[in-house]
Amino acid sequence: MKVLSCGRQAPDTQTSGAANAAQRKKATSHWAGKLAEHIREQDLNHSRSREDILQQIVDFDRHFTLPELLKKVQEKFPSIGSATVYRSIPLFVAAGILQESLADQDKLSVYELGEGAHHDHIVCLKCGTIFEFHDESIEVAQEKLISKLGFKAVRHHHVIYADCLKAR
Amino acid sequence: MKVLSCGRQAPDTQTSGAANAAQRKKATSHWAGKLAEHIREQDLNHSRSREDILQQIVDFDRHFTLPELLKKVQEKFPSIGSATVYRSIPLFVAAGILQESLADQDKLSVYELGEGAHHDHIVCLKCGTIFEFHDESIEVAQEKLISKLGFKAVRHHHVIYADCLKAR
DNA sequence: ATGAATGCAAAGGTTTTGCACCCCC
DNA sequence: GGGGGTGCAAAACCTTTGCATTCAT
Repeated sequence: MKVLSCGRQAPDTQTSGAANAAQRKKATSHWAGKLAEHIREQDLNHSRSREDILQQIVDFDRHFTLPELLKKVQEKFPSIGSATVYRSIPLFVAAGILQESLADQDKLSVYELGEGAHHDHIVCLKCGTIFEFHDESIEVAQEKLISKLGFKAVRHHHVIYADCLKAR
Repeated sequence: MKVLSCGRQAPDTQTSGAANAAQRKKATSHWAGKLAEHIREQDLNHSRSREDILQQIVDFDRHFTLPELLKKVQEKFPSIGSATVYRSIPLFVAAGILQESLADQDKLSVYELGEGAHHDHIVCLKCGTIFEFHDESIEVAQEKLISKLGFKAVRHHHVIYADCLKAR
């Protein structure tokens, strides 16, 4: 187990602490390289906007939402339209530069009737059925981890996307 | 471990299979009671709309999104406005009738730069910091569970909301 | 030149808000 | 009568789409 990183301080904390400017420049060129590679492989066209957007992404400490990115991009490059930003995301994901993180697939909250009894979910990718489960060994492993790291767990969401047997 | 339930068939499957009508009526009165209790405790006012909305919620097989609920409510009770439906949700949550399920707290997707290496997240409820972790024993327990249930896991999201030590 | 990429504006969908009216206590 | 609750409409957001134009190769 290891903690890989942490982020999302006050939005402006990391705006440009010249300290790690070099490091960020290096990161930028690494991801820019990945982008170029993907563009070459897929016979797409190089574009300046996508480089600019990528640069702003690197500027985040890993995690960001699309509205956050849109705002940041348009502050730096007012000429870039929102459509371009949104259209660049699936490209970056395909290029292995970005991964979706944290949230549900579709961005809509799903609610359920319930007493507060804890359980987690398995969502079948074939038929959309939602199964619920409660697994003590996972709960225990999680509690052990969290207390080792000095946290006090309050609640969690654990969703496993899977293919089920009766898959069509 | 046990599977508690499964749902979300084709949207109309469960419209009213007279079979379990009695059971549903019982469920309705149970939740209506919880609502009445909460309203009494909080010195709020009783209202018909909220009962009607709750009835439609009971009619779902546990899981639903807000747009799904809105649609269902307005089909049955065209006079109920969307504002009322949306405003009823936090009330039902406070009353212990509903719990948010599956999705992230705020409904916005969060993206991150990354190579695709798998990790999960701990979100500090005090300071908003996002920590990443990868815990093999949780992964193993999860894989064991999922294959026992006859699924093939494709990916998962596991987010733990917790209070961290440097909490203010 | 050809197809990809873009900006703009408009549309779509979800959720929130302002406000006058209504209802419960 | 007073404050909570409601419906309606408008606004606020976030995201997608259509289209004419620009850009890369």
